[in-house]
Amino acid sequence: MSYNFNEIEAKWQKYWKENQTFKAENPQDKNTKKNPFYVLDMFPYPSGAGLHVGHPLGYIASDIMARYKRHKGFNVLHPMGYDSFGLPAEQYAIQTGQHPAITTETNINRYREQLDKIGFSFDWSREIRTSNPKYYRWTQWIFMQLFNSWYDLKTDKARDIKELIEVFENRGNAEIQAETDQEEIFSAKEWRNFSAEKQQEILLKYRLTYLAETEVNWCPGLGTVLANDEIINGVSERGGFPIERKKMKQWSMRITAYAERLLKDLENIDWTESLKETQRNWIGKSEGALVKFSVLDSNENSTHQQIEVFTTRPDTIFGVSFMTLAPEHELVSKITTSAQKEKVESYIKQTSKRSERERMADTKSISGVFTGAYAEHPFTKKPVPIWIADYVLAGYGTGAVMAVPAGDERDFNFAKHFNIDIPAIFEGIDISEKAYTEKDENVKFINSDFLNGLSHQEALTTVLEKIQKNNFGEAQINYRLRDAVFSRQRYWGEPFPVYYKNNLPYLIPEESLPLELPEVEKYLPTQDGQPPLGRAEKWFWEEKNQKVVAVENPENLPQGIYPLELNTMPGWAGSSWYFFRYMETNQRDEVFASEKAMNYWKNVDLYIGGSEHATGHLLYSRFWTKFLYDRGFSPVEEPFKKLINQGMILGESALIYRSEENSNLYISAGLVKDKAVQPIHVDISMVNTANELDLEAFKNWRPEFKNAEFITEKDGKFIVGREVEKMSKSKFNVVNPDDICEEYGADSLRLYEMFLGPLEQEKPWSTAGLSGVQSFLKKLWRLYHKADLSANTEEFDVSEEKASKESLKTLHQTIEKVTEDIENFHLNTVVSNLMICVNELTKQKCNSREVLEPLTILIAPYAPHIAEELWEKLGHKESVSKADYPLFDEKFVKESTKTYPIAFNGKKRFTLDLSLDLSKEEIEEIVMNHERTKEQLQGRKPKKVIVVPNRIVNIVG
RNA sequence: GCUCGAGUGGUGGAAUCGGUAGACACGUUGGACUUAAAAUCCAAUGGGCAAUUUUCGUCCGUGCGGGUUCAAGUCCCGCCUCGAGCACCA
Repeated sequence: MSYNFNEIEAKWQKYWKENQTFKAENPQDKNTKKNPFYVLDMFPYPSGAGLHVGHPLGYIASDIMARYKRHKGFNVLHPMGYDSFGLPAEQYAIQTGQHPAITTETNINRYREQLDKIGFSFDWSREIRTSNPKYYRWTQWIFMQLFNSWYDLKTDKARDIKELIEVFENRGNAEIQAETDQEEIFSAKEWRNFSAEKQQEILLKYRLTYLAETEVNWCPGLGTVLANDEIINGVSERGGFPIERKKMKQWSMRITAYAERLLKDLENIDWTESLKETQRNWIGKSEGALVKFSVLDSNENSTHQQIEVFTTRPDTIFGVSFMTLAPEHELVSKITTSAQKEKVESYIKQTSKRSERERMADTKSISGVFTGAYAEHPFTKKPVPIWIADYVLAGYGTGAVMAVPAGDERDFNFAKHFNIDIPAIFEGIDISEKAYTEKDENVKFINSDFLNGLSHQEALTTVLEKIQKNNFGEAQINYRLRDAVFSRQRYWGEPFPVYYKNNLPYLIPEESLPLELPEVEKYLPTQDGQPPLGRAEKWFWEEKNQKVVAVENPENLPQGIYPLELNTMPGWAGSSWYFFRYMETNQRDEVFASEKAMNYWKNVDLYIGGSEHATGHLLYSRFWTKFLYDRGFSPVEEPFKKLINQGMILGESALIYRSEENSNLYISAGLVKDKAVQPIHVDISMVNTANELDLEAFKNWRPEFKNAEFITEKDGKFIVGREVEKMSKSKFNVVNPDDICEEYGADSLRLYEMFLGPLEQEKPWSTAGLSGVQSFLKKLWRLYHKADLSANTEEFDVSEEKASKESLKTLHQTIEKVTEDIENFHLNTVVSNLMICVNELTKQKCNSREVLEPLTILIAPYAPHIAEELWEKLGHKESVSKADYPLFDEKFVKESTKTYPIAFNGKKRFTLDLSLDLSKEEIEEIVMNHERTKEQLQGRKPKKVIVVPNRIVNIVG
């Protein structure tokens, strides 16, 4: 019997399933003494296309870590689930009328089948699906907690809203420092006299999730609102539809309250620098000052308005020669003089028509209008003209800037364009051509009153002091991060546990969770533009009996029955906390994850997934975890201790070249040269590893190729061109893991995907390279078997005799290297070292159990099926995954010799074989007494001798 | 424009503490076995020169130009190219 991977893999996948081999132990059930290790993959959205070979890359890496840690004696939590709410299932439902739940179920089953074939060690007893009511009841529950919380800036954490109400009742809101939109101050007495509705309105401004009329990114193509991270270059990430700004009443998450903590805590987690940088950019902290400018009252307007500006360079305040407001700024209409009114209004109209995208694309042209109004410079008291211009964004800072043409490029260009003053404020800097934006400490200020002669840092401190002392403003920190819009006009998402009474939102009671998605007859928005849930008949709340009821005529609601929220939650709701749910083994309804389990598992030790979630899922998860921590529901403040982004596996497309002169003529790649041709993608399954196209298969592929003619190479072969690009159906370059498992085996696939290169890196898939890892597995198999040539079979043949010292050395060196590489996450070099080991043992004709048993364990994380089979043949009753990882034996490794290069002044002259056992001094002695050394030195004395252990002896003379 | 990565044979990539490049694999070439093929095994494989009087010859080589060091793919300075993130953010 030779290495029959198909049979072996099916056998062990069945065994693992039946024996629940990879079930994690629970702290509450067993009081396990093992240390916990939590390895997690980003759970997939089960799309209809199924998996291609790129998808399992991260799963293979995490599976290797999970299996390795099990050998190391850890209690490993390695779960898997599905992020099963989402747009594609809904769009399919709109087209076909099929319920998204059915599509989702089908896709999940397909995914599971594909995943099983690769032999992952997931604990499937903990599987979760975000679209399952048993799961999303807790997503709704977390929403409720957010609704019932406010952010206290004094203690810098989220607190129960009840505590806020208590303060309001006793002392009003004057002393409260909170993240809020509430500006007016009220006393305790006033609060108590407010109507219940008014109180609710005020509380909504403090809640961590709140309802607000906000300008949102409306995507007409998708019929929904999108969060900032779902927009790339002004179009929707999904589908590439244009985005419009639109005012809508939406749920928002007050993530801005956590901006500073999200930024600061990046220092404490083991993520890649680039990913941290992405999040830092996204949070976009900038330190500066808020400065107030009074608007000078003209005869017609005497309203004593103030304009607040945010600036990072208050030190340049004496260079201000004008101010600019965003066209949307609320003061614009109030301050514009009648003479300028017409111009200003037409400019506002013109800019509002331009879409976000146009505005972004067109950063070159300078436009703006003078309002006719002037503000007073806080220090010089001189009048400063106020302009409006669309280079100032309403959404950032205060939507107004103090323009310093000498120190800011845009202000400079604007001033040049409209012939506004450019006061010089930097000593010795020529500002006739461009602004000076650097912060050189050697450049002193001039024409700046009390800042004259100071450098940037000195001026900054001085001016901030003065601004605060004179009450002109205050130091302020601004973030680019916006509150996250949490409403989607969709069907296939979590319903909000919210109903509306007098247009104010109220939570349904916790006992009524889950609030399940109602049935609708169609998944499209309603005629009057309401979300799909507006079609549901049974979607009203009966307050008295606390239950969902159907209403026939929504126009005329009976007493005590209220409409439920029609929006659903966005895709990131369910994925922002799922890592906690896996900890709760029995998926009980009473708790989202038990305290004991959470305290035991803590946070995810290793999280693997794509970097495309950097500003979405990975930020929101951190936000929710911090919130849950604040409210005492989570023992940890960060969800993912270590995070690794796996790179994409690219496909290798095949291209054939069609002659432009004769559209039925195809030219082999080697003969194209400078002929006029058009490249066409062809299915890679018709091309062999030598890039040769199967002409018959091609002719039968599509009717239009039926009578194709070919110009072939001299040997009659037709060669295709190759290009490396993303795997996609339209490029016919998708490689299916099922096919690879069938042809080469799952173990080969696993080894190969790791061997391909560093996990984090983008790399092209090449099926040709698989033969290398497959022949490694065959060699491994042969190490344990004796071939019977006459019968053409192989017989298990492992000797009970002691292994040779040489073989033990090979083994222990390999253990050392492999262990170190796995610990440092160099999963690709592990494969190389295993290959070297097997090659050497083959040469040494080693078949001793003493060596082969530990070797089997070493290989098990990478190639679990063959390892199980060999482990069983070695006479073990239990799975190899229960075996202890072998320890490396220093003794054997030390005894081995090493070739030392002997160098003179850094130049290699000869080499010596020396034992690793020797000390530095001993090596030095041997080398100095060696003939060749004396020959080189010719009687001279060397200055020094450098012995680098295990590496080199360098004689400096 | 700012920020963060990366650049090594024909190819994927090793070298992760500065230690004397190219591990491992693919591909290619040659050989063994075979009637043949597949499979398997062995050998060669960065470039040049020298040479087959012998294997431990020699020079050049890690994007480019400098520097530090006995020693640089690795550290420092200045560029070039590619990728990613942010981007009219005041």
